Amino acid sequence: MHDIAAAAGVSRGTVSRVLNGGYVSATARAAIERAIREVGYVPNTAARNLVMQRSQAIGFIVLEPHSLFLEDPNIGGIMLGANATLSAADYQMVNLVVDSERDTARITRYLNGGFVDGAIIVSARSHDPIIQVVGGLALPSAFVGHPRDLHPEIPYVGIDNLTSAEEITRRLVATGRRRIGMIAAAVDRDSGADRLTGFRQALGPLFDDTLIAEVPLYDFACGAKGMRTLLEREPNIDGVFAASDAVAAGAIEALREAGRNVPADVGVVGFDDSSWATRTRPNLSTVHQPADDIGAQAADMVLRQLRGEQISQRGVLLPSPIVWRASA
Amino acid sequence: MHDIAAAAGVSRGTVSRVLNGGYVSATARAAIERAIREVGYVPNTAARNLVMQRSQAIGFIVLEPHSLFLEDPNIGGIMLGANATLSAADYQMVNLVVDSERDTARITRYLNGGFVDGAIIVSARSHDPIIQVVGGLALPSAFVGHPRDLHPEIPYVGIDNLTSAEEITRRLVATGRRRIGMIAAAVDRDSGADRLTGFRQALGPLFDDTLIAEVPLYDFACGAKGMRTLLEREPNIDGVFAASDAVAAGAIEALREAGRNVPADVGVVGFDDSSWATRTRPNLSTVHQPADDIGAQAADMVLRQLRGEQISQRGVLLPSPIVWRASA
DNA sequence: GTCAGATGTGTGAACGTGCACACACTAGGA
DNA sequence: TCCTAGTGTGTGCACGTTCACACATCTGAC
Repeated sequence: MHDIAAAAGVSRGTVSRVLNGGYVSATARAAIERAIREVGYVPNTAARNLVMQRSQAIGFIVLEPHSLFLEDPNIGGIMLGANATLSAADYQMVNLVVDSERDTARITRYLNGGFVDGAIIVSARSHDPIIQVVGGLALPSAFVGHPRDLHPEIPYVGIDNLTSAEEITRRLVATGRRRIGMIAAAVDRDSGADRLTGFRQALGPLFDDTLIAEVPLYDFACGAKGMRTLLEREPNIDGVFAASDAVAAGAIEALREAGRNVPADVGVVGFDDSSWATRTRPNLSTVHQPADDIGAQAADMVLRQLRGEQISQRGVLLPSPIVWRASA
Repeated sequence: MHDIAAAAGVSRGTVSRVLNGGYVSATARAAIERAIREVGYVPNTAARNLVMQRSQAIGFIVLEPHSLFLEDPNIGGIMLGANATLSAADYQMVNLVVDSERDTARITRYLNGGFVDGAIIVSARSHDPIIQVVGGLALPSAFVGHPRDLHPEIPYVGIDNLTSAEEITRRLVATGRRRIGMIAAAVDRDSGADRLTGFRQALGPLFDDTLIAEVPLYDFACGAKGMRTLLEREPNIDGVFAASDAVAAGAIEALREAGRNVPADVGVVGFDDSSWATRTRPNLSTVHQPADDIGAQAADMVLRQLRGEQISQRGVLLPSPIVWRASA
């Protein structure tokens, strides 16, 4: 900066003003801009961050096992959406996958160190220690999904899992199925719990507790395992609501192995409308989740807090329409 | 830092020395460490980076469409492996997905701005403009994969795609297949081209040019499309080498639709040994690619250059053994 | 008793920026 | 002529570190 001030025949202060706004004469501005182009000057981030007391980075914290991070196209979509919004605002996204205890310690240190100006938190559960750290630091942040029972001052963006689960279940019932089960994944998270509640409410008197197979993760292997459990408990099962598309894909595989035809013998519906949905045969009927938008809006919420805006609403629920294909 | 120097009754210089090494008496060290704990001091990265003239960040540059980044578990595995090594060395990994022209411009600016001290470059092709930028900047970096015709001074880490493709093709031939085709993906990249060459060499006189279906991407949809093309051209096809596991999964789906049994009618082999391999029925025979290790070693190469070490070897090829399951 | 070397410690400058303040010039009104 | 408000510019300090250098103390050998 000193160099280009000299080249343009002005002082550092004037250069700083053309960069950040303020009174500058047209001639001085022109000379400085020319010098910047000629020298190929780029401002030094470290120096700027130092004096501005910020890092110009936002943490993207995923509270999931590494394996799921790889397997779930939904998380990837949210990440890409958030990244696009953030980089347009000249913020850098920093990925933080929290799996083990060691990760927790490292990330806590990272968060405390002022390495990020804000955070987007995916897949939070009430008891996660990271949540306490973020809350305690009063770091501008946003949840993806909405854990109801903690930190009401942190806004969320997500979809209405409960209502969408109700809707698709009703739609499944409308195809004439009567023995309908659910492979419920991740019920320790709000999304998983809501999908289960929606299913139960939509079924009403048709609901049967023995037709719920609980599995830990939203993945293919859990889906296959859950389906086998269900078939064992009730060979006459004719409908299945899988808690995610990956789970549904696993379920379809298990059904095929058991010699059942989808959708003739058993109707299957999923959730997410991820790339899994068009990968299975038949293609999945599912609930569309606008992953890209969710990521973008979460990023936007953090950016607005950073700009000092007051976030009035507690959270945003994006529309999640049903996409009906051939699996039910 | 000034605060804890005061608390411990020493000067800033001494505190810096306990942090970074140097002559410090045992009593001073003890007092300072106690003060650090009590105050909860964390060094300021911006200030440190400013004086050290570095950013303590490494770019992880993926030259692929966003969609593939989501779908390919291999890239995810490499990323996680690199991230683990980098964060152990207190470097932050910064994800940069280059898809559009706009991305290229933004990332070029980013690289020039000194935001990263090094780069790991995945899926490079000769003509990528990003490669020119990295080469011109003499940024410590490493390729994942080995584009032969450019920047010999940048080391690479990968596997021997050619030899592994030869081996698994020979193994497929040994099961008695005679009309063997290949779904060749991404032949504009070194990995894709090498797998095709290996296939051709292993087949020798059995090789038939009409049994090659070229598809653009290593993904499920391309696999299904390629298999349909192959079946159309040669209904009596009895063996298929798919360029990746995702491609193989798509191929198996297309074969099932066409009423062919795997492996009875058609033997299928893949490449990667990603989570796709145990997701198909039957499970895939494939080439194991140590994604985690590849990422870790690439990160290590960059780290070593940063430490000023001379990288003697031009590149590293990791072992990629065949994993034989049920699909052929 | 002096000197050299090893072992510690304090101080000032520098890294590259933003910001507050002081200052200079101009135009217009009293 | 003087004052004021608006417009433009230069200067010094601060941000929180690292590093080189100067300095202090101690030990042992001559």
